[in-house]
Amino acid sequence: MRMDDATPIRAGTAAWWLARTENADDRPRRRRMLSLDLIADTALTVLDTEGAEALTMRRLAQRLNCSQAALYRHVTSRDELVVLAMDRAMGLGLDLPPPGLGWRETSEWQAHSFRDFLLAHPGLVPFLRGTERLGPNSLSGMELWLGQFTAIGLSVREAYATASAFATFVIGSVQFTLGVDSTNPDEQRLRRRLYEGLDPRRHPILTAHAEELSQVGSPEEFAFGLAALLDAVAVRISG
Amino acid sequence: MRMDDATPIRAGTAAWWLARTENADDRPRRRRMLSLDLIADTALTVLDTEGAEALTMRRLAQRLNCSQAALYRHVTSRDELVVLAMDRAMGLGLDLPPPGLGWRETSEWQAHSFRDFLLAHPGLVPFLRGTERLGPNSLSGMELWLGQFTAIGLSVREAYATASAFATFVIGSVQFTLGVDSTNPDEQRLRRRLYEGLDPRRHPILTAHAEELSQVGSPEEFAFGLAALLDAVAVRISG
DNA sequence: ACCTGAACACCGTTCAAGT
DNA sequence: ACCTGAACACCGTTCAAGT
Repeated sequence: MRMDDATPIRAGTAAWWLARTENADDRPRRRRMLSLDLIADTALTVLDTEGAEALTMRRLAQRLNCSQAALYRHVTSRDELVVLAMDRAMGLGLDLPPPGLGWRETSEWQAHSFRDFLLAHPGLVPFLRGTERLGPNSLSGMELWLGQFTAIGLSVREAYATASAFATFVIGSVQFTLGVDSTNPDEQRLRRRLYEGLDPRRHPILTAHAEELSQVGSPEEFAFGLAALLDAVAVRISG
Repeated sequence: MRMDDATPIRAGTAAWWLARTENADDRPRRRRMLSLDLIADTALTVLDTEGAEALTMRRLAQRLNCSQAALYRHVTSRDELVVLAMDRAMGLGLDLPPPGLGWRETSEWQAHSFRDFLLAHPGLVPFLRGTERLGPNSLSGMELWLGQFTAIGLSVREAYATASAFATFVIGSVQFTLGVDSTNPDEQRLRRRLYEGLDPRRHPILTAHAEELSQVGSPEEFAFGLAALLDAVAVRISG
C-alpha cells in the first residue's frame, strides 16, 4: 500500500498520529507567531468559555488575532484541530491519585476525578469520539491504567480491555448526563409527570413507580456502572 | 415558574417530550403532504445511505420533494428533528430476544443485538446524546429492561440504574469503536508501530508489549465491559 | 517564506409573497 | 391554511495576491 499525499488520512487514526510524530523534526523552519500548541490551547479556552458550538475557525482566528487562512498552515482541517485539542484536554484531565490507596480506591478515585473534570468542562464532551485515543496524552493515561491493572495481576491484554471499558463508561455516562441534565429539579418533576402520563398497559413499571424512577439520577447510575467494573476486576484478579 | 411560549424548550428534556405528548391531539388539522413521521423516517434513510454529515435540511427537503421551509411547519429546529429521529431509531433497534433463555443470556443477547444494530447503522451513532432517552420508543426499551431486572430481584431503582449503565456502555463503546476503526488490519499494524516508537522510559508497558496491545480490538473490550456489568447484576441478586 | 482578503460552496432559519 | 423563493447570517476551505 502506497502512502500517497493526495489521499487524505483520517484524523485520529494510527496512520495519522504516526505521520505526525515522524514528521515532527522538520516542522519549525522559522519563527512563527502561531504554533500548533497555541491554537489547540485557544480552542480549549473557547470551548470552556463559549461552549461547543462556538468552536469555529473564524472565532479561533479572532481570538488569536490572525486570519482564518493562517490556521490552515498548522492544521489541514478543523477535524484535525479538534483531535489535537482533545488529546491536549486528556492531558489536563489526567490527575494523579493520592498515594497509599489500594487498587480499588485508586481506580475509583481516578474514574471520579475524570468524570468531575468532564462535567466541569462540558464543552469538551461532544468532541470525545475516540479519535484522541492514540494521542500522546491519552497514551500516558493508558500507560498509567496499564501499570495499575497489571500490578495487581491482570494480563496486559486484560488490563488494556479493562482500561478501555473504564474510559468508555466514564465518557459515555457523562455524554448521557449532559444530554439531558437530570439534576435540574424541575426536569425531575416533569419527568415524573411524563412517566405518569404513559399508557399503564404498555408501561406498567414506569407508570406504577413514576415518582421513584424520576428520582434516579446520573450519580446513582454512574456509581452502579463503576462498582460493576471494579467488581469485575476484583473477580479476575482473585480467580 | 411560568411556561412562556417565547422561551424555547431544549429538545429532549422532560419538558419538551411532555409538551409534545400533551399537544398531540390538536395536531392534524388538515390533510398534509408531509408528516412528522415521514420526515423522521426520511432522516434515518439519509443517515443510513449517505452518512451522518449528509443530514441537512436541504438534503431532507430534496428527498421529500418539498422546500426546506416546509420542514419547519412540523419541526421547530434541526435539533428537534434529530431527537425525534433518534427515538424512532431506538424503536427499530429494539429486538425481542429468543424465549427460554436465562436472565444472563437474555441480557447478553440484547446488548449484543443493540450493539450490532448500531454498528450496522453508523450514521445514527454521532446523534445519540441521551436526548432520545425519554422518547416513546426509548421508554419502551426501558420498560423491557426494568421488567427483566425486577423479575430477578433487583429493586426498581437498582433496575433503572442498571439498565442505564448497560445503555450507556453499549452506546459509548460503539462511539469509541467507530471513532477509529481498529478492525482495519493496516490500522492495527500502524498502531503497533506507533506504540513501538514511544519513549520506553515514559511508556514502559506500551513499548514492551506493542504487538500484543495492538491486537486488542473492540469486540474484546466490549466483551469485558459487558461481562463486568452482568457479573455485577449477578452479585446484586444473590446478595 | 509567511500571511491575508476575498471568494466559493455550503449551512440553519426566517419571512414576505403567493395560491 | 398551507407552501414557496429568496434572502440572511453564518459555516469550512481555498487561493491569488501581497510583503
